[in-house]
Amino acid sequence: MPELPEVETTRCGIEQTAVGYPLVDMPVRERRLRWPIPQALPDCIIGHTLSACERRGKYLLMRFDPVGTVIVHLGMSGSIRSCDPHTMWQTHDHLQWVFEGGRCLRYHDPRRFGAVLWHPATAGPVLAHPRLATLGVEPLGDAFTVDHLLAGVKGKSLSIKQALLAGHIVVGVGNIYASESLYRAKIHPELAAGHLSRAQAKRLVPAIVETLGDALSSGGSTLRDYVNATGEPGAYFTLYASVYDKQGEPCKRCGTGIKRIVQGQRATYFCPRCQRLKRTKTA
DNA sequence: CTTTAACCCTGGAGGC
DNA sequence: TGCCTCCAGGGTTAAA
Repeated sequence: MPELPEVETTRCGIEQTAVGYPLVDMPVRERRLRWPIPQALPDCIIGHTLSACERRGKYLLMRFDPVGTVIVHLGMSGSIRSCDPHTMWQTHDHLQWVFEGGRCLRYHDPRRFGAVLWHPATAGPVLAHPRLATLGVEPLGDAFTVDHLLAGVKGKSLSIKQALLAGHIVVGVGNIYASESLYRAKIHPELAAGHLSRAQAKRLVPAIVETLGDALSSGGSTLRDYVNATGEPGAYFTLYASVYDKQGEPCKRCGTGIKRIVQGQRATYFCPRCQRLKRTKTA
């Protein structure tokens, strides 16, 4: 399940592997992803140079100036790896981009929740694409402030955990990091988002920044060559998880058993003692 | 508008 | 060993 660190690491790998090289071929073996890969996509970009690879939330933006941008999402099981273009196709390898000089990126996605979309330059700025236009601010950017968070949750009755997960306020906080960030900020996941106090927001913003930043730096070292790696991606989150998937295990701070609940059909983990819904009198 | 729930798909885990 | 069921998960969309 690629979270922000894996997506960012993938972006770096694509940048190092293929930016500046013309695309010479793009075989597609399986078009049925989250949405079908457009039939015409290869013809739109073959012969053009990958000019940049950017990221917006968990979306990768492969710029083929001046014709347009390929929008890639890794879903929850997708990965992009560098390989020799003649390497045997493996199960769930769905397409590859072959660049001049034998450089090649292959898209692999067992569950096919990912997407490979095409946004022609004639359709306007890629950030105006329907998938991108409603995204919240970048968590590691200047726009993610306490005031922005408070404005985003104002009047909302859904839980703070679900508000974070929705991605309309801030992007990149997946199911794992939502639990981890709230634990770090000592906020109960079921708190109504609109009831978030300024004091809580002042803890939550840095908690999110630190949680993602830590994961990014550790992911950066663990997955430095993610795109070139041969091993399976993944397990490094759990290395650093304090509560996620830790039901029944003692809280690192107070020893209380970590609790698991379900919110919006998603698992949430928290410490029932450190993360109180209401302030209780301590005798 | 806001909120909820179903859905897409497969690998892995657990039961028998 | 193998078969069956169940579940997780991000993000979109339909429905309430």
